[in-house]
Amino acid sequence: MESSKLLGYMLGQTLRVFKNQMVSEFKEMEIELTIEQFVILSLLNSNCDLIQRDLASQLQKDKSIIVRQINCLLENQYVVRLTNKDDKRVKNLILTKKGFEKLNQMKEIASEVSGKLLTGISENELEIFQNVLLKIQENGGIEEDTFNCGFNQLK
Amino acid sequence: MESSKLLGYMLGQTLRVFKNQMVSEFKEMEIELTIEQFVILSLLNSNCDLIQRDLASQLQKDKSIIVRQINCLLENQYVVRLTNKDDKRVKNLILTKKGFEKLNQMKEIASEVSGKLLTGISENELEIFQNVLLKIQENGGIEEDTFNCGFNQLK
DNA sequence: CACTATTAGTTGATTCTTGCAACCAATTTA
DNA sequence: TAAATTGGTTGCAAGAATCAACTAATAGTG
Repeated sequence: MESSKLLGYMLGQTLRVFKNQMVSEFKEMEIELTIEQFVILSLLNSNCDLIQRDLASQLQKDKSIIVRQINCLLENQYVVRLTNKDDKRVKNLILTKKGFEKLNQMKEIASEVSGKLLTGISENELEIFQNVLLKIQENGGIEEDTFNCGFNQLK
Repeated sequence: MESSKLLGYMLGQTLRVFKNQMVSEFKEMEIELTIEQFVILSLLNSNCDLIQRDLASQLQKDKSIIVRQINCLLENQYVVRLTNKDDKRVKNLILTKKGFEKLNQMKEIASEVSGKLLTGISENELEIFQNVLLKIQENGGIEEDTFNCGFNQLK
């Protein structure tokens, strides 16, 4: 029970560790994308039906932020934005070859960092860890569907 | 193994859930402090020897950010900043009565939110979950001492 | 069909946060 | 005593986030 008071702090510290490692790896490999942009590319790659609205709701950010992030990815030719034929309001987002390659490079780094940070943790512990994270998100009211969507995409 | 790729994303999403809940609770209770400021007050309360340098290293932020956070807490009289007698470079940070009361109020909220988010998770699972978080931080190079310090303080 | 509401996306203004470098004053080290 | 280090502070610029207003397209309603 006492540990419950620490939840946010523990999560925050741990995420910070992960992010810091990723940022320094990105810097070393001269990758000029941010972690958030990496996440966006990951999501787009695993589900090309995702539109900006979906990204906003999954990442729980304002839609204007997503627009600007995509603009940035666009300028650097990692992604293409096309108006949907059936509904001219929506824009489809497609990774370019360059974007795909960069994504794979970043995934590689993420995998290494995760591997490093998870050394000494058993499969079983990892499984429980992951389930607790999922459970917290469920309890927090993130709809199963939306979340599982993101979850599967990143595998 | 496949799950390792998700680590950062999972942590990020989960932390977001927690933060959102806290922010909306804070808003509801008309608490005008941020989560970060709450954490700083917690740390200061449990170890009054902590100075700005320590806060910066524990929270892994630039010292300038800490100065400004403290300035803000100062303006609202949650904290007092005093020059240390033995070493005039050092500033000691002491919670005011107002700060202490506000801290308790926020701790109450944090406890409720954590409790809500952790429902349906067994003691055993929680223990493993916590250990994995600690392990990740260790693997990430956060020194045991520094970290345990923060950990214990928040109990 | 026409009117209204809703939706996806975009833009602008504004604020908040962050990171970096320069800097001061006090203290250590050599 | 001179040089280096340390804790703290400030200024500035870049990035991220918020909010409101707005367009264009579509959906819903009578």
